[in-house]
Amino acid sequence: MDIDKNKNFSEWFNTIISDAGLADLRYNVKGFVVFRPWSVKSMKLMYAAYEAELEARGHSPALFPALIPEQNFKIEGEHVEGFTPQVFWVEQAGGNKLEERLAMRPTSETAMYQMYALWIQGLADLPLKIYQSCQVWRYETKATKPFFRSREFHWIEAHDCFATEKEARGQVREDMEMTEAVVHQQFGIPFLFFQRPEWDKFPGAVHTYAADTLMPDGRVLQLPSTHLLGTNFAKAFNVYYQDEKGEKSPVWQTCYGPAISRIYGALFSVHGDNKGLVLPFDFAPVQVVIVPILGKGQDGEAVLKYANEVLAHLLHDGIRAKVDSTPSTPGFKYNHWEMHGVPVRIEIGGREAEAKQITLVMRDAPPKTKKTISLTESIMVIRSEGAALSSRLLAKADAYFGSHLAQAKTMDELKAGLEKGCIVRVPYCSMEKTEGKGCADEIKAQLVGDVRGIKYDEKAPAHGETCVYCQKPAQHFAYVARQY
RNA sequence: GGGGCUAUGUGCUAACCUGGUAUGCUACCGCGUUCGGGACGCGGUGGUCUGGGUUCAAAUCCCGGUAGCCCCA
Repeated sequence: MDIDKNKNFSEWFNTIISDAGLADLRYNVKGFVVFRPWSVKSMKLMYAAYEAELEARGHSPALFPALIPEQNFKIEGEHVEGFTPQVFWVEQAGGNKLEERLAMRPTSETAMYQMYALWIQGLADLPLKIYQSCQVWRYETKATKPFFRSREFHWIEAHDCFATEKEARGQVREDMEMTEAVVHQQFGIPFLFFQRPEWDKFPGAVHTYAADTLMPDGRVLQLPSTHLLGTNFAKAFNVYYQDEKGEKSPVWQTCYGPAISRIYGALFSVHGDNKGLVLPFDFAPVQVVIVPILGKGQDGEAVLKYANEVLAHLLHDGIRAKVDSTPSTPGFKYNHWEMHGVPVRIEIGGREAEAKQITLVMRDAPPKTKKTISLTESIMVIRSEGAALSSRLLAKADAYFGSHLAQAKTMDELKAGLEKGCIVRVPYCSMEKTEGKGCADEIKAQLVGDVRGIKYDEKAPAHGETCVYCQKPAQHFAYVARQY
């Protein structure tokens, strides 16, 4: 494809979606896209990784209905206010107009918590940690973009209940740890976790914490967020337990929402290069593609036979491999599979067949870096080279992310940082709506920058630091970036 | 939320201004030759987003709808 990702991200993004077969954007409903096999296979692997992490940390799967009666949806005041403008409604079934409208879930609090009220009676029922992998619908009014912001997206939502605030806060920390373990360590996507300002919380939450990553065009993209819901929903949905003293108490709740379809968009945007996708070894639909070299001077039959022998060897060890024996020329196949981000290519011609060897090329290797090894050592080498490729992707992504963090004390410095595509750390007056939102509005208006929040565990600025905008004493270091 | 641009076969595109048989590449199908970095020859299938209007005649001009892209807030 040969489009410079960092200079022309939008064009790169659209081209790779179509050329690598990730999605088809021609479905005729605005903001809805068709996810094609190549992206779905990776997303299923990502779902599996995330679900394994959730279950290892005590979550159990469930599946709740996609439709929510309007009366349930309206039970928690702030939540309704926040989400109502984004809801798709079902008003008719067959030829009958429904007596009560049904919301297509934009998120599932109001579907799940009425059931939680039935399930939770006492301490023995706590903690309750449930997740579901599903799709949700939001009538987005901002410009939609496939994977990043569509009106239907695929995610996991975990909804947890605890007896105490302390446990709930502990869950928020655990959600951040899971994000680090999966999104950063496994998917290789760097991010910073921010506590969102009071004016930018999840509707109905006490606190919202969200991971922001950085796209090649210098805009941040919100990845998983976790919310301390306090007892707001519990009181509204009547989710109470009987405590040690025999008294009824509302449960403390958290919810956590990694959007797999969006994280996948971040994954290929962060790791891709000018030749196409570059996928981490564990999340590639095909980890190894075997390209047989046939033709004159080659014993075609022997080459194909050997290629299939190698394939069987790899499959037997659980490596996702395939032989590309279509009639195209090898050069065409090299480009095709590079575009698709397959981590390892094996070339097999007459020479390899005869010597029982394989020639390996890694997706991220410089041109003409090939390595010929024996079949017997192939599994070991492929596994270690695959892991090394994933590590290189992580290191490269970290380096890029790290080099796009900046600091500023003045509006001019902030402007310069934003224009370089950085996430900029500034001293800031307040995260409270009444005191701090005015400055955020001005920064947005003047510099097209968004105050994303404060870093979860960062110390307050030293005495004497003043807000980048209003010059009042700074209570926090805030992070400002252009956003999707 | 505001503004701009666009829609022709799978994709890209010519014809649009100035209305009159829709061009080329790619992909796809068939046959043959090819194959260690995007092969080639010959033959073939397939198209003007949608609804209305103007006109003898609409891909082309006008109005609405739908969808996409870009810019600004």
